[in-house]
Amino acid sequence: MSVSSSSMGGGGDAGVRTVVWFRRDLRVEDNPALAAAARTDGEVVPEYVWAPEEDGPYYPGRVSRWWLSQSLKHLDTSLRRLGDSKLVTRRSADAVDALIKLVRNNGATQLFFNHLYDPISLVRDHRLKEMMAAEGIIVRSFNADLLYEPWEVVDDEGQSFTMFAPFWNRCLSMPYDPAAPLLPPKRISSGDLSMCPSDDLIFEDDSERGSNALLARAWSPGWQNADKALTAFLNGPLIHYSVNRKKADSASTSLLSPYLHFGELSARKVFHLVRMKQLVWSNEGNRAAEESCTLFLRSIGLREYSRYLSFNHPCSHEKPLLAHLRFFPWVINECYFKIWRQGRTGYPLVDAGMRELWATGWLHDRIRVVVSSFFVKVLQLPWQWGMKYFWDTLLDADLESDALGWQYISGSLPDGRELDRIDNPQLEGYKFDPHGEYVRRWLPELARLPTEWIHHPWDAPASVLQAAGVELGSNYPLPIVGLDAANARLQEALSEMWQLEAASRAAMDNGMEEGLGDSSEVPPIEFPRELQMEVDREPARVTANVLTTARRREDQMVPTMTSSLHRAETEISADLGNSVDSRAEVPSHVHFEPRTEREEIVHTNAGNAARTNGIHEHNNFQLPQHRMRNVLAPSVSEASSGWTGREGGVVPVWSPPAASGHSETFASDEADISSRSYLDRHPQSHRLMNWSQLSQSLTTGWEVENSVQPNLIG
DNA sequence: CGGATGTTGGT
DNA sequence: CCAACATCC
Repeated sequence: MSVSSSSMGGGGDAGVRTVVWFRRDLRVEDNPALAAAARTDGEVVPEYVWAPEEDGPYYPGRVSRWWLSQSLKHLDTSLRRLGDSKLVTRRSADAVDALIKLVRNNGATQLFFNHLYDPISLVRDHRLKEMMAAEGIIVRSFNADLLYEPWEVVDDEGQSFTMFAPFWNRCLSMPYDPAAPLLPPKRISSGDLSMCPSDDLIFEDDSERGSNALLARAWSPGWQNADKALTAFLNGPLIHYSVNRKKADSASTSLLSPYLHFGELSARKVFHLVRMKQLVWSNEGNRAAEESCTLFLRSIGLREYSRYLSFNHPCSHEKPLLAHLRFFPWVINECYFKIWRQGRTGYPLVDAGMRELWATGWLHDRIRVVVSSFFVKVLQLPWQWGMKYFWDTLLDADLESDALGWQYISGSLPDGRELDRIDNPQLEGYKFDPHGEYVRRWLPELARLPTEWIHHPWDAPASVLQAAGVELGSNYPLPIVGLDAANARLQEALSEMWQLEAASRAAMDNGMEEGLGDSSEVPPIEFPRELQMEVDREPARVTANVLTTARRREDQMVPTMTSSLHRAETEISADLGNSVDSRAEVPSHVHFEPRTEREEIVHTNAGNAARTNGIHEHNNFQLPQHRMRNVLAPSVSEASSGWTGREGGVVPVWSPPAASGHSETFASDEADISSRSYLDRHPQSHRLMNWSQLSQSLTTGWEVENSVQPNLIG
C-alpha cells in the first residue's frame, strides 16, 4: 500500500522541504502522508487550511466546528512534542490558492496529503495536483481513510459493487490485507517556519461559545483521546455489542464516529484491533462476542461503503441513486420540517430523539433510523432536508455516511429499505426503549406517564393522562399525522411517482435524445429558506406539577444531558439557552456559488427547476407557500449538468439521468448498472474518477506509489 | 405436522 | 430484494 512508498521516493532527501496538508486526518499515528514526509529526513511543514466556503451549503455546523477546533489544537500540541514543529494554519476562501502561496513562500518542493472522497475534495484535489505540477512541485497522496481504495474493490468482472453486502464480503476476502497501521513518526523537524505565519482560525462566534463549553465536558477531541476511546470500547462494550446495540441509550455504542470523521482515529487501526479481539473470542468459543465483532466491523464497512459510493457516484449526497425516486412527490412543508426538528411530532420516540440531537449533537444509530424514517415516510419530506439538518447538528456529521444513511432510509438504494414500509414509532419505541426511560429523559412532560402508554399517549385514558400531568395538544402534541393517513398518502405518492417515471420514459422513447430527460420535469430538491426556529414564541405550557424544572422554552429544554452524551458521570445541568440561539438553522448557508473559474459548468434547464411538482395537497397535509430557489451549484445539483472537463475532461462529469424504467437502475445510468455505462459514456471523467487511469494519462513529475495502489497522481 | 402466508430485519 | 422466523390453517 502507500506505506511501501518509502522505498520509492522519499528516502535520503535531506534538505527537501515537504508540506503535509492535513484535512480530515488529524492524527500523527497511522498517517501515511506525515510518515512519508518524515521519512524524507528533510523539513516537514504541517499545514491546515480552513476554507469552509468551499463546502458551500455543507459549511460545518456548530458542534462539528467546535470539534474541529479542539482537534486542531490537539494536533498542534502533538506536532510540537514530536520536535521542532507545529501546525501552520491558514484562513482562506480557496485552499488550493493558500497552499500554492505557502509552497512558494517557504521553498517547499513537495506536497503530501491523504485522500478524501467527497465530491468537493475530489475536484479540488485534482485541481491542486494540476496546479502544483505546473509549479514543479512533487505531489504525493495516500490512503489513510479506508481499508481499500474504492478502485481496488471490484467484482469478478471488474465492475464496482452497487450493493453493500457483496461489497463488504469482497473487502473481507481481498487477497491482501488492509495496510497495517503506522506508528507515529519518531521526530518531525520543520526548520525555520518564520516564512509560514499562522492565521488565527475562528470556529465559533460569541453566541456559540456557551453551548460549546458544554460539549467540552462531554467529549475530548484529539487523536490520543480517540485512542483512549477505542481502547475503552474494545475492552468494554464491544463484547456485548451484539445484544446491546439495540438499546436507545448509547452506553453500548463505540462513540468513535466523531473521531473517525475527522480522521483522529484510523479506521484501519480500528479494523485491525477489532479483528484481534474477534480472533481471541473466536478461539474461546464465545459466539456472541465473535458476532459482536462482526456486527461492529460491519459498521466500519458501512463507513467504507459510504466513501465508495461517493467516489463512484459523486452526487449521492443530493440525488437518489435509484432513478425513479427522482419522481417522488415529496411534501414540501416547512412547518412539518420545523415541528420535526423541534421534537413536537406527537410520537414520543421521535420527539425524544430530536431533542437529544438538538441538545447534545448526538444520537444513537437506531434512533437516527427512527427519526429519519419518520421524516421520510410519515412526513414525506425530502430526505435532503433531513440530511442537511443532521449535517448541521450532529457532532459526527459526515457527508458520505449521512448520504448513505438517508438514501438507505428513503429507498433510493438498490439494497435499501422500501419506501412503502412505514415503521411504526410506537412499536419501535417498545423495541428500543421498552421501559420508556429514554423518552422520559428527553420528554419531561411525559415523565410520569406509565410505561404502558409512554410510546402512545394518544391512546391513554383521560384519567391516566390527567394523573401524569399530560394534556395532549397542550403540553404535549397530538400526533402530527396519523399513520393511516401517512400510509394512504404514501401509496398515492408512489403511484404518482411511477406514472411520472413512465411518462418520462415514454417521452424519452419518443425521440428525445438523452439530456433533456427528467431534469426538465423534476426540479432538484432545495433547502427551505431561512427558517426561523421561533421556539421562543411558542413555549409549551408546562403545568407546575410536571417533573420539569421550570425553564425558559420548556419544550425545547432537556433536563440533563446524561449517559447518551458522555461516558463521564458528570451530570450536566443543561441550561441550553445558548444553544437555542445558536442552534444550527438548517437552511442557512445554502448559497453555493458555482466557481466557474474552476470548472466549466454545463447547465441545462436550470430554469425549469421552478416547477413545483413537489407540492401536494392530500389528506391532512397543509402546505404553506413553497419558495423554489435554485440554491445549489449546478455542478452538483442538476441532473443534466455536468462537471465537464476543460482540457479533455479532467474534471468529473455527471451524466444525464437515464430514461430507464428499471427500478434497479441507478439514476444516472442506463440499463444495468450505473458506473459502468456512465463511465463508458464519459471516459474522460473515468480518468478522474478512477485514479489509476489518471496517473497514466498525466505524466510529469508524478511518481507511482506502488503497483498495488494506483496512485492519485501522486 | 407442513406448507402457505405474513412479518421483520437487514443497509 | 430476500432470508429467517412466526403464524395459521
